[in-house]
Amino acid sequence: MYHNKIPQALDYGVSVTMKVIGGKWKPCIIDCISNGINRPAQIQKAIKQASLRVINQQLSELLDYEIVTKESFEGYPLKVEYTLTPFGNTLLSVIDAMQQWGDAHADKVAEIAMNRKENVTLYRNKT
Amino acid sequence: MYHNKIPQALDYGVSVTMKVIGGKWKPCIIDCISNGINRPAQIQKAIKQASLRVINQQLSELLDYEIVTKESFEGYPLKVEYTLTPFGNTLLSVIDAMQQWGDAHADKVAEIAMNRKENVTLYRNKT
DNA sequence: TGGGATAGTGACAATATTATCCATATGATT
DNA sequence: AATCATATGGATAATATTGTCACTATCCCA
Repeated sequence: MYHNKIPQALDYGVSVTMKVIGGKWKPCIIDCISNGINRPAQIQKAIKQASLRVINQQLSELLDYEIVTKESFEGYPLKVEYTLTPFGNTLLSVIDAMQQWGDAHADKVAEIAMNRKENVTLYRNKT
Repeated sequence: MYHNKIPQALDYGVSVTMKVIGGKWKPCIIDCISNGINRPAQIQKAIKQASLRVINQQLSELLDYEIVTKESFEGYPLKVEYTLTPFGNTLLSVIDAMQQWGDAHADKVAEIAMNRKENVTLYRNKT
């Protein structure tokens, strides 16, 4: 596992939250699991842009931080289910606030990003 | 300016929000400005861990995304003030939600981070 | 026998972000 | 004349994060 060289300060609430959900796919994964998409392969189908490897990496961190629990079922075919813990559930309102703001302002942000000639793909083409 | 090679998808609300406030110091800077700490040098004093250079970089992005406005005053000594736009103000509730969650769970997150032997500095030492 | 589905991981490459160093400019202060 | 404060930005180094490839393992299906 990679170890930071520069210490991360957890002296500010936002930093603490970012420590937990700051990964590129973590909010998305939490979102999936809260909606009953709880097997790695299913999650990967829901987030096609992320590879299974990356999803596993992020899941294992969410597991460490006790945001999700993992249940492995015996036998084949292999079956594993991730579920939100009560602690993980407390994150939903935060993610929801972020989700709502982003949805509400996606057009504007996308337009600015385009003007900056950033390499973004839009959720839809403006007409 | 750096240009992404891999396109960033803005097809998910959280991604849009992260695009705007995802920088390491941006929420903190927005926090400062909303509390009347609105000159670069002042902000730097409030966030000693970040250099003035970095703060300026993040400010210029916040400016591009119309989260803040910038007012330059004539004459010397130089004086510049950044202020939240109405658009920027709409972010405060999001940042506040993140702040509250982080504050509420800082102890637990810090403990887990320590168990993982991550390189973190705690907001206080547990007794 | 040759895939394909399932889940998982080590090693490393690629990319992205942040930090550092140095430079400009101007006037006041020591 | 040197230093400091103010604000800003180029160039590059350092760091951190994410993605890719290859591999293990087991069973089912064609």
